[in-house]
Amino acid sequence: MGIQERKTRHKEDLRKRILEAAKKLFVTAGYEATSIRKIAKEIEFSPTTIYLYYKDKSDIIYALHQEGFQLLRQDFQPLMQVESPFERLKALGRCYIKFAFTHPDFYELMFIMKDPMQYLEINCVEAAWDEGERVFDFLLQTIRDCQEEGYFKGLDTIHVAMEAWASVHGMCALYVSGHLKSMMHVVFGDEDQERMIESAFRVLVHYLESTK
Amino acid sequence: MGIQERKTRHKEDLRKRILEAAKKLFVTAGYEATSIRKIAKEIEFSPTTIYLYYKDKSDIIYALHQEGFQLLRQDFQPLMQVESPFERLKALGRCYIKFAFTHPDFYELMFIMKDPMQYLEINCVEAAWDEGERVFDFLLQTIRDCQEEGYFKGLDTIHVAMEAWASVHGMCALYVSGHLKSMMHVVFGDEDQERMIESAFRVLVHYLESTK
DNA sequence: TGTGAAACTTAACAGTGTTCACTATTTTTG
DNA sequence: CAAAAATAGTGAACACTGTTAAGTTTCACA
Repeated sequence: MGIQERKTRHKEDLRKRILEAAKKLFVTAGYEATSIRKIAKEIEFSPTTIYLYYKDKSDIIYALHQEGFQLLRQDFQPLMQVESPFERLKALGRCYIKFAFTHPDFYELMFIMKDPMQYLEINCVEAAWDEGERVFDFLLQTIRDCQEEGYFKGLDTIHVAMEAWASVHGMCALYVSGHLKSMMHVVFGDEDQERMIESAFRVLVHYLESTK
Repeated sequence: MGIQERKTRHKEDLRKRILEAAKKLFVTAGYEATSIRKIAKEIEFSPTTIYLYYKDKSDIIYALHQEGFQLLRQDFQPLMQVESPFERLKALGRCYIKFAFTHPDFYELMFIMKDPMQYLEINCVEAAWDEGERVFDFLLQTIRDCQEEGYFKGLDTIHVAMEAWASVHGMCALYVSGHLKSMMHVVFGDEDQERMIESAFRVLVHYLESTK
């Protein structure tokens, strides 16, 4: 069935083009600007057509959410080769922070916005958030490796991982939301935000180091 | 006439009643449900009337943001009396987390949403975010007191404070956004979220303690 | 009582997500 | 080959949203 095949390919193509348009709007103009109608205009189709390829807006948002995790995994790829577990752990943290600074919109979509998590809860009760799982598993394994070298003695792996993630996520979230900026305007001179987070991260690393 | 009665009852403090209505909708039905039109319906006035008392929606949102900080300061009040600085620091963290769990909507408004920060940037370039400043100052002073007792040796006060805030905020943010829930569904059995955060917090406290 | 200001509302604009009913076009089938 | 059926796409509408310009009502004071 060559014709069938071509048709389904065309259909897959349009689905992809919708996501591409959504992504373009998202990265250039932010979440607010990414409306069904604007996506439709971008691909020169009627807004209703989009509903033939995606269930609703949250469906598209979740697809973007997954694109973000693909980006993050690409950034993480090289870190797999770092031999020393503790160096790998530090690099992981730095890489995570850098991602948040480089793609703040994606970071917000992936780790801050409620919508994608709600989408998961509603649409697939079982196979929940494997994107998050994969990233967290990498963190878990790295911490386990650190423990084999004597770090985090007497501490539970999962709780250490949770604390580490929360620390770094906290910094990134405060940056992305603008709270760090408002804060620094007041408390600190004009040392820029990235340097502030670097310093906070160094404090964290100091804590982690001294568990050995 | 019910309308006449309504008009003579509260005429001057309509501004306050608008905020009360907004707060009621906000705490009972969340941010999404807090629209100008619904607030208007709540106080039995036309939507346009609200614009005579508040510049725009972000003006109301920011007023709610401030209400939230009033609540948080009330919770913090008793902690001022804790003598031991390190005990005070721990209590501060626990109290902060408890606030996020008790008032997740307010927490989101205060520490996660961009809108109130944008409002500050636009409307008062100078006197930025004194609410945040006051809370952070309390944290800073507590850490300084800890340092006088030998904690956090060789670490910068502000960077330690930043790291501590980020850690605890990270936990709260992951809870409020639902990411913690989705995560735990996968990684961990069904230890509930609050216990997970408690454990992560204990890890943090362990780090802090071992700086002495 | 007349007037001007203040308080408030109506109607509208421009935007949002979403659905229903409809029209072409293409494919399948009797 | 023509009729029926499935497919792809659309226009108009619904029910919302924040916001504003213009108009009306109310009321104190000269």
